[in-house]
Amino acid sequence: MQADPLSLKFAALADPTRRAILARLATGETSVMKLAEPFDMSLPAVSKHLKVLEGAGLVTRSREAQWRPCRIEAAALREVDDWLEKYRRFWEVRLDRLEEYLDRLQSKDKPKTAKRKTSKKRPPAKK
Amino acid sequence: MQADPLSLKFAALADPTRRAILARLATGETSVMKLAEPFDMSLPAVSKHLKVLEGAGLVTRSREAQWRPCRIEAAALREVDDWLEKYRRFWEVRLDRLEEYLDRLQSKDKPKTAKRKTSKKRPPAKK
DNA sequence: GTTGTATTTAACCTATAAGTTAATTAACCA
DNA sequence: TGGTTAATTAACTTATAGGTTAAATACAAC
Repeated sequence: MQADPLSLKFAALADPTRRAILARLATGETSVMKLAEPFDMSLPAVSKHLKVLEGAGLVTRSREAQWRPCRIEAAALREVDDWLEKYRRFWEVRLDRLEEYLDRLQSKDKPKTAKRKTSKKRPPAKK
Repeated sequence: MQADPLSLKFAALADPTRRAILARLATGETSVMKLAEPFDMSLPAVSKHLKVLEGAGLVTRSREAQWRPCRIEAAALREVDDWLEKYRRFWEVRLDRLEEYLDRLQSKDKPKTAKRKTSKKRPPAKK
């Protein structure tokens, strides 16, 4: 595996089991056993996945008796988001054009379509 | 490698050479030779990287005489962005809190200390 | 100290990622 | 036709990802 942090993150995210673990952790801290439960694989396998996530900075672990509760470090995903930022224009521009197009349609067409879905484009960084 | 499209994308992005190729392609279509130029690796190696990117839907190729110009398909990154969306609140919320905290510091503290390093650990024991 | 529970480490297997060099395909050029 | 350029395919090597089972560690409870 590559040494650079961004590659480590992308690689960690390239496995569906690990993404499922993150999704689970997004709902709160939990133990390795609990995390492993939904998967059809051994405990050591899950332990390894956690180690990969930890190595990428996406998960941290604490101690509590014989448990090692895992916590998501989702803020580490910001680096991924920042990388994406450079490419976002490629699809957002297109989306804007689509919106313009839809707006045009709407203004000269039947008002019936008034409830169209709004774009998910992110709001500008706050403040 | 996994079969699911999202895993394919993350895996494709987990390599610095491939990210560099994408960065290059973001400036415009170009040939395999031109793409390979900056790298200290054989042409077949670059060709393989392109195949991985193509398999992930991030690059497409056309034909033009003996060249096969590569084009970025950055819109495919939208799937990655959508996945990130579910976790964005984790760091955006924290950022908001940090901002609040800094605002509080600034309004009730001497402005002189404005530049001191702030601990991200936890907000102010109320004093 | 012994037993039970949670988790990791060790040793191993198999598949595949990432690179190499050499051969092949495909198109252009003279 | 044969030569040159661009790119891919083939065959191979090496390292590592991702899984296994069995043994070891860490702590709790008795």
